[in-house]
Amino acid sequence: MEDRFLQQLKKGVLEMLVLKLICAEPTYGYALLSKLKKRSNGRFALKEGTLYPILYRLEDEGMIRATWSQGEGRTAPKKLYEATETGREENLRRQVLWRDFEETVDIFLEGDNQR
Amino acid sequence: MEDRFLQQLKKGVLEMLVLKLICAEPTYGYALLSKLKKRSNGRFALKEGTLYPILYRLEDEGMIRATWSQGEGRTAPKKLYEATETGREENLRRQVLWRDFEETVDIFLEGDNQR
DNA sequence: ATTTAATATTTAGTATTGCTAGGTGATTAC
DNA sequence: GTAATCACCTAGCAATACTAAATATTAAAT
Repeated sequence: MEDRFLQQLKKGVLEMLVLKLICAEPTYGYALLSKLKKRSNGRFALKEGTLYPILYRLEDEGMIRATWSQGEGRTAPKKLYEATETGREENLRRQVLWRDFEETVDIFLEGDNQR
Repeated sequence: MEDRFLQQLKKGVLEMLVLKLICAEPTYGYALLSKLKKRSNGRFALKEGTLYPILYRLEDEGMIRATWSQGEGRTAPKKLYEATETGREENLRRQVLWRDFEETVDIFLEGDNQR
């Protein structure tokens, strides 16, 4: 990767975003790659090796559910992910935690922080 | 820890904050614990086992410099950390990266995110 | 005086998660 | 028919916050 600092910042956040995207609308794993890349202006350009483990974790924890689906005029099935009720609740919880986290961090970055 | 998600969010951020605090004013390692806890309203209540490795990393990378110092009326010396020029530059760089990262994440969390 | 708490530093080991770097096969474009 | 894209999978590595100790000094409490 290009930057160790940025790599660390992503921890937890990528999973949050993936869950959020799936909550917004059922999606294929692969399609998430382009969504993340496009909407982040290339900042979150994940490889499959980053994304799929995230999906399996979310599935194992019951946040999302996968169904093999036959795309129209396509022999090879694709895996469609959709959020469970647990996933939706967790999605909201994480967004609240993220907002609060963000604000807390910004306290330290504001002003000259004497004392 | 209480929450795996929050634990992951801290990755990278804690080191950034510690560097920032040392840049703002030379500080003892132990004193950073109370600063972080107080200014974050208890959200960043680190244990020593979290803080000291951060300090050693920053020192190894030349971001901060430590000097054993005799506190007034105190026989036991304490380690005073201060930022190097490299550290100050890296501090600024990380703040810019953090701001940009924050904004990028918030793009995903705003609105209902259809499409 | 003795115990307790707080200051101050250190270290070993674990868990989590994003990363690289591959692999398979189906579909579309040239 | 070759290359590029779509779509999924996996093993192993790197980085960092965590727990859970240990040591020693100083200040406060009994």
